[in-house]
Amino acid sequence: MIRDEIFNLIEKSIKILQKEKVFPKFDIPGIKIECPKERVHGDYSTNVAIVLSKKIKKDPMETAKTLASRLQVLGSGLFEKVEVKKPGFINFFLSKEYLQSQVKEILKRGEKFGQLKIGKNKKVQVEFISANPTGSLHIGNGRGAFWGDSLSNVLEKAGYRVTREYYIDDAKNSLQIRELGKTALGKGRTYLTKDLEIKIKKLKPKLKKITDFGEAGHLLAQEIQKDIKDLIENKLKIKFNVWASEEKLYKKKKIEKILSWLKKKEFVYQKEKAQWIKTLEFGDSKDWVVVRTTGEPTYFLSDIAYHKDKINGGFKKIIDIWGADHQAHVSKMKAAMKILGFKGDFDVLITQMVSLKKGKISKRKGEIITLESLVDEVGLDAVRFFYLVKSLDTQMEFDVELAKERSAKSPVFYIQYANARIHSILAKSQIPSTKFQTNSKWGPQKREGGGRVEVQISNSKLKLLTHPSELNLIKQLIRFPEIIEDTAKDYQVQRIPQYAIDLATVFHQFYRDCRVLSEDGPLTQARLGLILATKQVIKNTLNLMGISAPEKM
RNA sequence: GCCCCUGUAGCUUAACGGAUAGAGCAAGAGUCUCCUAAAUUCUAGAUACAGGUUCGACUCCUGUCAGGGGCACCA
Repeated sequence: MIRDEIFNLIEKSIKILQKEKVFPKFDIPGIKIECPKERVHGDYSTNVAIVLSKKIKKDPMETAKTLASRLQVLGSGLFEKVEVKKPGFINFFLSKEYLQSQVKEILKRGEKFGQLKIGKNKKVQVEFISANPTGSLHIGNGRGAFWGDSLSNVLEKAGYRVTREYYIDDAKNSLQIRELGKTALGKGRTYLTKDLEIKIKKLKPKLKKITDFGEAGHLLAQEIQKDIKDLIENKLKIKFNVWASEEKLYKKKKIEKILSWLKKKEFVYQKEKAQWIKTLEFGDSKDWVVVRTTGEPTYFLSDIAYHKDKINGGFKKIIDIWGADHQAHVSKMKAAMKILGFKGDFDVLITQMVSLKKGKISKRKGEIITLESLVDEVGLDAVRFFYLVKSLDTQMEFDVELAKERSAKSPVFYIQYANARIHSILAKSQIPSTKFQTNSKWGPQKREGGGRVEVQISNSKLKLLTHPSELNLIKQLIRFPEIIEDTAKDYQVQRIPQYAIDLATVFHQFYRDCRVLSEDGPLTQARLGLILATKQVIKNTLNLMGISAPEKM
């Protein structure tokens, strides 16, 4: 990554300047390197000089100039120029040579382009959706679903070992399952929908022999869960590694075990005939009941047992994605994780609510809108994109009409169209497209029979890529690994679709300005190399989001 | 009453404390003898309000106003 290279150069320069006693001794502060919004400010810029000048009590501009002249020398070949601007920014302009060489790098790495090692192969668990097995997934669940899936993809790309996990609240003695059981046995109407009525009818023979609400509810919940699993795997195309069950935690006595451990360590006490956990001492606003007066454990206790299981799984990072209605649960669980002595990262992401902007999607009045009907209506690619493009922290209004649009109006098609254009050029170039897809090796390739033209991209040909639109495209391509790094660190997945749009934009501009197939043989080859690299990065980006890259549109 | 999230252009929204707040839709004006015009170029338009911290604030802090969610021996 160029950003890392610049970082190293800055560090090196500072050390040299300290040795020469131009700078006094100090620890190098956190350096920030970013892509400026304004192109006139360079391809990358840093504020080190401003930060440094405080430490060494010098004019930031002067510090910047001293540093910049050193960087210019050290980074020769990498930069076309290094500039100092106003308050003390140092701006870097990448050299053509460096950019041209990156096309080769991207093609070399192929699908692996963007694969980082910052995760150091550490185990991460991402738990998401975990909807109650009492009905279908609704549009709110979609947020956690696609966000969790894409975040997992990003973390994998960053070099973590990711486990995707779904937790099923199917415990027989939980109140919701008993409520469901009442409904199953015709003694209540909670959760009742037309869909559920059909399921209950199907289960009639089995239900006849059951009198216990918990048993009946569990049976029905299993049926519901089958549908949910089918939907997730086949329609939403999300593959979970683990489907955890609350009921199993009870069966394996894990709830009992954790309770006795908590008691032994005196984290649990008796008050008003119930048992409370001392979450107040660990950062929450109050203590909570873990065993009711009736002697039954609460959901919180089983959740603690569940998280104990996660810790035992050896995860260094545990991420839970919950809906807005679980917001109060965050501080409870964080306190519980401290009680359990978890030393890794525990992050809880809360998804704000989802509503529909407009559209005729609700076919039956009064029923909640299911995620399935939304996918049917809009298509998976568009659904995934629209869920991902918004920050989790804001409430989301799903624009059904825009998402359904198969035209320039929809950003999804805008991105896919860029890919289709590339394929169209490749098709016209008479080179079999499969060759480009499978062959990621660098260098002149053997000629196939039939006298077909082949791409033989060499450094000398890449030097022909000098048009501003070409260089601009390359600059955008090489940002991909940075996007992965940033997103793996701050979980702001909306950066990915945003990047995809930017990438498509610069490609469309390139397409306008530079004709790929021309009489100029070497230039044609160089540009074919560039669009191959672009195709690869678009593909890699879409893969992160789980969106397809059709060849024709 | 307390806690969490959010107030950015007519609409949907973006912006690790950075430079002239970036897109898309909608509105107006251009661009196809040329690899898909499903594209592209230009025009107009925004940080709820009041303070504070900082060389520098949409971003951090305080207060006000507005919207959503949560404050169970439900999950």
